[in-house]
Amino acid sequence: MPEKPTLDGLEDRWARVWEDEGTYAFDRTATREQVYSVDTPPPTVSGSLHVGHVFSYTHTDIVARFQRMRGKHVFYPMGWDDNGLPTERRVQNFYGVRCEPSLPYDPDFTPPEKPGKQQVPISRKNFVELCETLTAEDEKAFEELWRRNGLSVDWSHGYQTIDARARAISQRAFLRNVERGQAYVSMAPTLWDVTFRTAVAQAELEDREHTGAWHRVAYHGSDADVFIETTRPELIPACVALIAHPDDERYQPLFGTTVRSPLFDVEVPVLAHPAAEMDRGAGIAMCCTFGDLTDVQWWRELDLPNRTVINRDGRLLRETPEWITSELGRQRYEELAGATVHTAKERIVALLTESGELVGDVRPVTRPVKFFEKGDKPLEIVSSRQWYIRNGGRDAAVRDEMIARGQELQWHPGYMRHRYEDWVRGLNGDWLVSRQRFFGVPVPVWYRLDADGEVLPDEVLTPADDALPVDPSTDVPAGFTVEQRDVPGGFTGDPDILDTWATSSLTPQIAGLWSIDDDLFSRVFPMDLRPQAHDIIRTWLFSTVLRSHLEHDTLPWAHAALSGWILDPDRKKMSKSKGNVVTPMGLLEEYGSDAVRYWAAGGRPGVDTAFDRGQMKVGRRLAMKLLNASKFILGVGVPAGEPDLTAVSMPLDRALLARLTEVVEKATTALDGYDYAVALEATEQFFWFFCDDYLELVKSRAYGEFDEAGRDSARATLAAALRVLQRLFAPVLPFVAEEVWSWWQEGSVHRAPWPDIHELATSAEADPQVLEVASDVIGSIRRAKSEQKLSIRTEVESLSVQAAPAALEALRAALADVRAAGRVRDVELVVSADGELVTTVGDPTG
RNA sequence: GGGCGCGUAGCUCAGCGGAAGAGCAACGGCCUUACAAGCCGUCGGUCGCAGGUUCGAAUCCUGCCGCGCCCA
Repeated sequence: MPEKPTLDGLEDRWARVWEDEGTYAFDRTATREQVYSVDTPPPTVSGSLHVGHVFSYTHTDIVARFQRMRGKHVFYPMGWDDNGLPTERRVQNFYGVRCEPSLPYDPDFTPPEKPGKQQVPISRKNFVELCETLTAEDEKAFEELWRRNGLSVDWSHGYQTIDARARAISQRAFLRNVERGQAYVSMAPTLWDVTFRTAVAQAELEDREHTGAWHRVAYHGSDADVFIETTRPELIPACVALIAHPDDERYQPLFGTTVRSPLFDVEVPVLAHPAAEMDRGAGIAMCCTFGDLTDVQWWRELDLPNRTVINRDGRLLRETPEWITSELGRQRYEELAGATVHTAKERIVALLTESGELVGDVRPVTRPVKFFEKGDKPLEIVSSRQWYIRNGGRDAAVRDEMIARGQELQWHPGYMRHRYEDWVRGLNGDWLVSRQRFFGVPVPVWYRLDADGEVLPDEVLTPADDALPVDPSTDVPAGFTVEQRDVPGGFTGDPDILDTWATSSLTPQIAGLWSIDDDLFSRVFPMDLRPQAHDIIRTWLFSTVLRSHLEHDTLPWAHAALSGWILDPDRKKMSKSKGNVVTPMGLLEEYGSDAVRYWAAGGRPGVDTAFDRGQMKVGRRLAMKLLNASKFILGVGVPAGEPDLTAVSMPLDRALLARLTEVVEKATTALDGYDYAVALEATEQFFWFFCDDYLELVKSRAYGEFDEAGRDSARATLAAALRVLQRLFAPVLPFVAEEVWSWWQEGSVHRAPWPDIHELATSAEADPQVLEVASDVIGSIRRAKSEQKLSIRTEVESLSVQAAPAALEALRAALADVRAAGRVRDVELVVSADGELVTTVGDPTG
């Protein structure tokens, strides 16, 4: 035990010991019943860790440490999410390269020293290698931070969402979905981001207010003009029908007739459909392929032709469409060909004005428009071939199964289930899993080519299971040769990759090495806990439940613990752009890891929490107090080994242990229910009381100033209480708890058994009142001294206590301790009629 | 527009049917043989507003107001 205990350096010292001794190593011989397994969220490595990460990962670690102390074999791996757009963009900028999947792999490629102005095109395999190089460096820094933060992770069970095993598992699960008909390929209108040039899934959408303008435009009927209002006049060449509500009397006479479009003079039908809103615009809408999702619905349900004019690059088709037949119409289209949506709109408005078919003023309007969450241009809808996984969006039976899974799952806090159910109920299509990007897990299929070299989308070639992972852009399907790639009669690789969530949704399988090490998998799956943030319930949580449901017909885990966010002092979600970035490492260094963990532990499950340095200071104080209190108690001289509770003979000591037993019970129940905050609060509150009142009361007796029995009773109580307290604090304050435990106990506190409510049982029944009254009276004495501005050491001439007989009886049992602690000479105990405890302190100076 | 959560002391938050709580801050003290990075004490609240249920409401119900998140 050091002379002057300090918190400095504890992190490095103990992190090293834990690593050397394998304190958190998972015992893979343990059976599933003995295991507690955690589906750790793999942090995205292409950024930097944020205070919010420290916050939520600490919550998980507290639970993991608690379960370990309860005797579970904790499977607590760490993964890295290095698969997806953020990494791709970072690599492009960092090395000045871009992925060109048609290029062959160059094994000798080295990236330019400095990124040049022109990005160097490289093969997908080379690109992926660069991603791996760059993310490996980030991962090292992340691991160092997590170790310093005290996460009790078994680092030998790490994974990357882009590593070969993860790719194999992701492709295998996908191919098995394909085999069972749970995944399918389909040519369909797809939400498309023109900036990223990729399809976007429902889960990646967000509505944003977007400014547009109503344009009143004339279509020409046989008798009269029909006026529609549109915010997207540039889609007039893509118009396939005008549509009004069946009950709309204004348009009923027109149903079944045709009109001719302005500028292009294309004939389109006027149709009825209930999705048309009578009170919106003119009440009659033009249906284009495709302006929005309602257009898609009309196109499907009314069996309309596809006249798409917008390309995947967000520009209008360069060739004039065949359905525009009039000479003037074709001339006008040529003025728009190849223009961006924005430019096309300007030109078409000019043309409409010129032709007189634009009526009245253009009226500005702000309305919600769909965006890719990472994009900054409104999404277009294009037709393309994509892969989907059935998720209940088009199948009521699957949807009901998914809702049932949500009800089976135990949510912490419980109300988070609503988010899940809302999402499942609101699904309106299957899960689009193919993405037109480069860095990710390739869609593991090829297609046959016909004699003209056209893709035969129904002739899907899949790899053998033992060939996984594959990259169809470089690997060749069985029965074909390299020379047959992209030639008529040969094959072509699917150029796409899988949605990042299609891999992340398999983290339990990846961490547990499903299909690679099935022995391990059977010991950890289904897992116990998925900890995660509440904003990705619709993506990560839902998709993981879905994949597990489809592959294993089970929930992936029994519990989901949702953590809140960290808010800055303005009650806004903390973000880098706000200029209040705090680096986690800086915090850990400034306050100490235990102190930061203490702050994190104060954030209730699911509750957004303010970033609060004050709480970190309090945490540091608590850690310091634990050092000092431990040093003091051990310095007084406590018996070695297991505390001998038969020596606990004094009523005050028994009452103390009884109260601590209640704390153990409360903390245990709370942690069993994932409420680390309540557990910490109960422990902490007791601990301060223990230090400030109990320690002060028994100090003299423990020193041996009275008799031997009293001394031994105090020492045994102190030892027993300290041993319990150090363990109660261990999950939240792992470093300081390990330090003080090491002063007098064998082994790691983190491998010690969690305190049991029976271990503090004494031979005789405890009277809690003894502790309460003694504490009250010593408080009164201190108050009297403080009010008279006297030293706490000042002797008190006389003390008079009025109370009910039972309270006086209780006080009598601890009177020697009270007198010693308060330095009281004479005491008078008076039975009071009303039972109220009144303490009168005689003039201490007298 | 729908769903969920939250409005309690200057601040951060507990409490969720039986006398309004903690920590921080503020203020006043105390060198006390573990800790002055400590300790003791004091001050501080119409529990968002309005109704209702109840012997009793911060707590349950209804309606408003405000904030946040999720989804349209």
